[in-house]
Amino acid sequence: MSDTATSGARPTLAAVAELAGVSASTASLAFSGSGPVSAATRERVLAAAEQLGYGGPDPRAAALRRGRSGVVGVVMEDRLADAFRDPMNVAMLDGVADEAGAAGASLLLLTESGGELSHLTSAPMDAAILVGCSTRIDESVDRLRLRGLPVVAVEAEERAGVFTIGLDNRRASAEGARHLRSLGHERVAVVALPLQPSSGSAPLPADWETRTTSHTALERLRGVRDVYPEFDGAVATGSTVDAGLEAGRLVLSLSPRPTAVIAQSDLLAVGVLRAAEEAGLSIPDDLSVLGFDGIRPELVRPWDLTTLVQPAQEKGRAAGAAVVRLLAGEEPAAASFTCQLHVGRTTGPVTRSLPS
Amino acid sequence: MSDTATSGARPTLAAVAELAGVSASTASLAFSGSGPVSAATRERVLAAAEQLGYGGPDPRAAALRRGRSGVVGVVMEDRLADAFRDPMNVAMLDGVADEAGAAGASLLLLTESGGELSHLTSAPMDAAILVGCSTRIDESVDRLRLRGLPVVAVEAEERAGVFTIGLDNRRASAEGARHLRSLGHERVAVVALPLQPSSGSAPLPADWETRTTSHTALERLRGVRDVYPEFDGAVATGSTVDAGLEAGRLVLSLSPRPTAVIAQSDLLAVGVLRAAEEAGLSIPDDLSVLGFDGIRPELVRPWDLTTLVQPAQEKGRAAGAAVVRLLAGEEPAAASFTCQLHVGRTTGPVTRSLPS
DNA sequence: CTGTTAGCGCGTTCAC
DNA sequence: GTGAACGCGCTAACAG
Repeated sequence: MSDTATSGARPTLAAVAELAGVSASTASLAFSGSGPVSAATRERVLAAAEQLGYGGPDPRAAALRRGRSGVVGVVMEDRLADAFRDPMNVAMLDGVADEAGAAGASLLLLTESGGELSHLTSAPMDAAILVGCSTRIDESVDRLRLRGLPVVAVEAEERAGVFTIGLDNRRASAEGARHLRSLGHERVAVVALPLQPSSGSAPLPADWETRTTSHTALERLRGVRDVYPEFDGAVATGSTVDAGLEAGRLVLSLSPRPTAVIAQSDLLAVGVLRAAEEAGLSIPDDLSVLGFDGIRPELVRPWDLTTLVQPAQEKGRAAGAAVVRLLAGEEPAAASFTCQLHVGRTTGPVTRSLPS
Repeated sequence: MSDTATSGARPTLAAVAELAGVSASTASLAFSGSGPVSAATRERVLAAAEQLGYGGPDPRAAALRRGRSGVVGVVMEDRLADAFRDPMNVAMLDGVADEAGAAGASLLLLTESGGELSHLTSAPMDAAILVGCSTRIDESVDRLRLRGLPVVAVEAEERAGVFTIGLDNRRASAEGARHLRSLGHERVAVVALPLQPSSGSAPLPADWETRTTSHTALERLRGVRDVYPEFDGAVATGSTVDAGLEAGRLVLSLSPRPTAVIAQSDLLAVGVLRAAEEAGLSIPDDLSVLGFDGIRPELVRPWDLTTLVQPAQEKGRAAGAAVVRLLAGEEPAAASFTCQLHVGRTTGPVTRSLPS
């Protein structure tokens, strides 16, 4: 089947132009439509192209010549499967695709898994968006900036040379924590997102602040600490229900058992709710559970999860728009988003009838 | 912040070579590592590069010269958000990324939404994978083939010039239908995936066979007809729980009410289960529900859905591997996958105690 | 409206 | 192990 594809000599613009009896530049204009070409000439060029089986200008050559490839790289830290499993990432990507797509760009999916930065250097793209950033993005950023590419980072520490899309992770987490405190909770535990690229399921280490490279996880932890100077917790292996279940078991086996669990994502929260169910705890009487993200309710059914709703798609749109602006040589407007506390039915006042 | 990125003249390989006191070709070899260069020379070149702030060879130029950009296009029909919402697509993409990524390729996300084929012609890529194909892919395929790009299609009709990854949709659907018939069901209704790119929620038209452009939907419908020559149904607006709920309400309001519903995806099946719940029906006594796909159980909780489990990730791997082979000029091994019936607890024998 | 003239930045022959 | 030359396929100026 690959005959046509493999067959050596594809026709070139020059060949088409010759057959049509026009110059190469005229033929080029006939295809790009970006210049004044008479209808008759265009016809002739197109006819010649069809006759020769010419499929239009080679994008690679056009990219070189124009200095633009129309491609925006989206760099994720995880494997793609992990990234896609989180509805937040998907919503964000969708926002990016919306904005960038409208501007005629396509998205190139890249991962920096395992320190493999080679793709960042060799992939043809005009700009890059870093998502799910760690605080150790410096190396990636350096590579990209060295190539002269505009870089947009979502939820990252402010950094020179990078346009950052912010989210008030710390403030929002603190707000959630205050909600729990106002309900009388004293012993809260956190189920955290991975602190580092590939950390295993484990109790939250005391020195989390210095050991966390995930900006998002770190800020959310700080937010909790702003309200509860002391808290226990566990670290999950990813933002999945299973990871939440595992970590949930961990925190529920602490003694004294916490009366509330702050999960750093809704997926994790669902896992915690499952763990609670396993342990025969009733929600919210025996245990309050707080999530983060605000994923679609159908996924957290049958619960009505108390959570911090973040505008994920808007974040993506902002990132996409920022890239478009940067590519146009303009300075994008600063963009920072805020989360909103949704009080559902998984948090309630602390009760006294606790078994040990 | 965009100073560095925007600042006009980026250093070129030639400049680096000059500073290092070597020829451009030597400098090129020093970077690509694909030729004999003495360690000392390489050092000098790298030092010069660092001094000049040179970020390595420009991928666009390299792509033109080599005739390869290292990019594989993944073409989806929907908006990205819709595509990502279905775990099957995600699993498949993951498989593709695995194989293609291992071969050093990155994935370029493309959509052919709204007949916008322009991206297919202008995106720099070495090959394309078509997923979620309609029977109307001919136009897209033609464009791609004209460019000389190898094309792999997942679950599409066999077509010259396209390497197809198959799935036994028809046989599997028939197997599921037979399962229902063996349980005594006579009146079954289908909740179908969209028959065409943007069809609304509606009763299944009698002439579905001629009006369906989605290859997958069509084959699955045929499989059902192989067992139940007559059946009713509804068409959903997408592969989502909400769409399933809506379509589910439709089929449950048919009279006489079907005793079993065959959903064309698990997400749709979950929607149908919700609709059944709404209607106060108990599963599987009042209604049997059959899904398709075999998404992770946690998503169909608390039910144990009877469904046809398909090897989505394997499909993706096969597609990725096929692309890699085609790019290497080899003929890929034919790849066709089969689904397996998982009998859960959402299907059961038909009972006589049916209210109208 | 159309043709001419130059490259875009690099990888690859070849010789030496 | 290294250098010289050439051209990948196209497009942006300008001139006519």
